[in-house]
Amino acid sequence: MSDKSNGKVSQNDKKRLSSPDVETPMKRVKTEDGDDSKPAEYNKYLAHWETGDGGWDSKYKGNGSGFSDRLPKGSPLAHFERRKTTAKQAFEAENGDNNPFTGEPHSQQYFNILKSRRNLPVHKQRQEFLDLYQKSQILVFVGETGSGKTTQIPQYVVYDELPHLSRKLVACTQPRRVAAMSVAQRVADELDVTLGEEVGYSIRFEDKTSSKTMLKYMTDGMLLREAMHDHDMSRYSCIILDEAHERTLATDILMALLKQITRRRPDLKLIVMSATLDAQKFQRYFYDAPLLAVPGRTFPVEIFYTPEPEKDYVEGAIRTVLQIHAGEDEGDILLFLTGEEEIEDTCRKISLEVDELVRETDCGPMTVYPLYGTLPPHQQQKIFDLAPPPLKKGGRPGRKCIVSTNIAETSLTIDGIVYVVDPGFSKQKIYNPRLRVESLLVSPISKASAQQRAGRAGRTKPGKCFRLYTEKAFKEELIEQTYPEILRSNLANTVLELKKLGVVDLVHFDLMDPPAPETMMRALEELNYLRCLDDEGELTALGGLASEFPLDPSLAVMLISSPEFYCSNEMLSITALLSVPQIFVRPAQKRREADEMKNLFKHNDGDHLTMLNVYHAFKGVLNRGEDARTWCHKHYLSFRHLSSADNVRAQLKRIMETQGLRLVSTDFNDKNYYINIRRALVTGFFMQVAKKEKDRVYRTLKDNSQQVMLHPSTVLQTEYDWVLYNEFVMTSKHYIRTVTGIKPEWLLELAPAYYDIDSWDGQKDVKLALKAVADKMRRRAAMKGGH
DNA sequence: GATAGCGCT
Repeated sequence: MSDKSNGKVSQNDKKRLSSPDVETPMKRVKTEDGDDSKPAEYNKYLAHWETGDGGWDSKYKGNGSGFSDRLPKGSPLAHFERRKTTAKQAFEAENGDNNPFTGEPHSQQYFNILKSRRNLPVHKQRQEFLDLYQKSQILVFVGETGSGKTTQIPQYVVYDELPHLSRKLVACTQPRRVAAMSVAQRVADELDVTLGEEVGYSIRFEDKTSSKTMLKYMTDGMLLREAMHDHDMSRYSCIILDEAHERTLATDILMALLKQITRRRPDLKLIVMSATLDAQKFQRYFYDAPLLAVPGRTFPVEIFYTPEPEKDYVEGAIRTVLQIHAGEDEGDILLFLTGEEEIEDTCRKISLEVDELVRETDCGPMTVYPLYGTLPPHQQQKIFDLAPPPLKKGGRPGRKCIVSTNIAETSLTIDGIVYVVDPGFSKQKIYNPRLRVESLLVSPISKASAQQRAGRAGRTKPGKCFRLYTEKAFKEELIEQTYPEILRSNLANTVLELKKLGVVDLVHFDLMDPPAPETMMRALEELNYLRCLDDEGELTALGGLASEFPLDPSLAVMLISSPEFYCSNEMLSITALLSVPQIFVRPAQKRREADEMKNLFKHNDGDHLTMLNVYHAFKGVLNRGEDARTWCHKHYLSFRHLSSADNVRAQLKRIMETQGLRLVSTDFNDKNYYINIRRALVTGFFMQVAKKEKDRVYRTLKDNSQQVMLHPSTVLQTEYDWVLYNEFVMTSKHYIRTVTGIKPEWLLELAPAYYDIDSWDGQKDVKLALKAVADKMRRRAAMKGGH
């Protein structure tokens, strides 16, 4: 709020970054590159400034405000010139008996790993990398799978950035938490340091860094969060955006932000790492930055197309898997499908067919595993089990077949896959700004995606990929790249973030792929109704507060308003429950039992309150020290998702406290206990309201009013004329899911701007109904006033 | 009367 960006690192930041117990020379000196705006700590001639005090520690100590500027005695790095080092210097420093950063003797494991690191393709180009890195502020780096870029490049940077001199960190972003964690661990091992000390990671719910940390792996979303309070990213001397080709929302915003920041901060370096051949697009975007390409280490994959288009891709996929199993050499199979149900179904069918094949021919055995994101982790782990052995000695070898969603395209790597079956579809998010609805649609994949899938067959030896579409279709019908997420999303949250990031002119904010103006308009409009932006489009106090929460604006506004309704404790729980996957479990075979159990928690006013009942019961079980896992299982509830809601709730609660928002409840015996909660729901969801037309059929109000059905999962009976919903689901029909009954008076009272009757542009009968409600309210007020 | 791809704060 006060940290308006002025294009310079503030004096406060500099103080914070320098060591408090050492007087740092802050006088400005002319440096070689002619930039005289930097303090003396950048001057290479002062690099050894503190080496004469005789106070060397064998291990440098953190000082609580940025890592120490001290190097261990005899460290070869003492003679390095920042951003002027060579691969040879680094090579020799790495060969030393002692760790140049900690002074500790190197372990045997270190030297073993060092040997394998030097076999990575990227190692040969270390000097070439340094040459480009040193002469350019921005660098685009293309490395295919197996090049070692994610682990090696950040280390090369550290050896050249010399964080003890810059007193700034090197950051490397990842789209996924697991990647940030596992790569950080690997690199800590490679550098022979303890994870969380010199090398750390930072993800939601876990900050494993310390004052010693010089290299930090983090999720892209985490860096974006940090930037909200440090618009210049002044803690970092170099930022590496990894997996940029995935084009996540956060990466796209970070790219645009960093494109601006690098102009304000000439000392900040940026490396954009990508795996595709689409690198020219990144180069062009970043002012024709130099490009370095490193070959990967994969095996060739032979591609086969079907001669004719497939009528039914699932059936074609099953047939292909069986043909591979019957006729091809040893090696595991990976089949890409689109969703949980399709995958479970297909797994069953393949298993049955294989049983028959084994009975009738000399085929080996085959185990089939499903794989998708909502599968519990221990079941996901099963895909790494070895293929089954031959049925009898000397028989044909067994194999495993994994039937997976897109999760196996990027997030999970399975070694040993030799055959990939690619029907060419995946579920993709689509945003319809006219209806303000995000939905999932089975759509053809892109060429880049098809290549990525094929590549999964060549990780351990040459493989084969069977594409269930024609070569002509591949060439002429598939788009080059999947549309980036920013073009397929509701941008309300993104626009709020950008405002908080200090982006004033959204129209000219230089995104790599600017979204449709209509989508932008919708987001601004939504934020204005939520009072996060004022009529001039400026961030309001409420908007600033809302951006502090890792939530959609409607949920954040609801939570912030809840103390006024004396129910912030309850709204914390409801918000958390709405932020995690479905807590109700409904196995295909036991639907009736599951529904019966759900009824135990049923609240007549709707699903939000029913979920709250579940959460309270869950907490009761935890507090009594009972076995919550068993309790959940018995009640057809997801222990994992309820625990995760509990975790989210704790985080939201901390933010409430630091923002000075009161945590209050209405007395449970007060008749307003549930009314207060339902009224608080309206403050965030007044735009997601439907009015009853006939039994179980409702109609949404504004925004291309749609006829909708209550989702069959709702506990709500039909007594409510007005309902509020959390989600609009477009499948075979239009459904509203997670629904709670409300009173129309609350709409007029709590969202007067949106429910302004005179300017009403929605359904006429809704307008009349609202008018009648308004008249009734006026009469009531007049009567009250009359007494 | 039921159709949640993946991921992030």
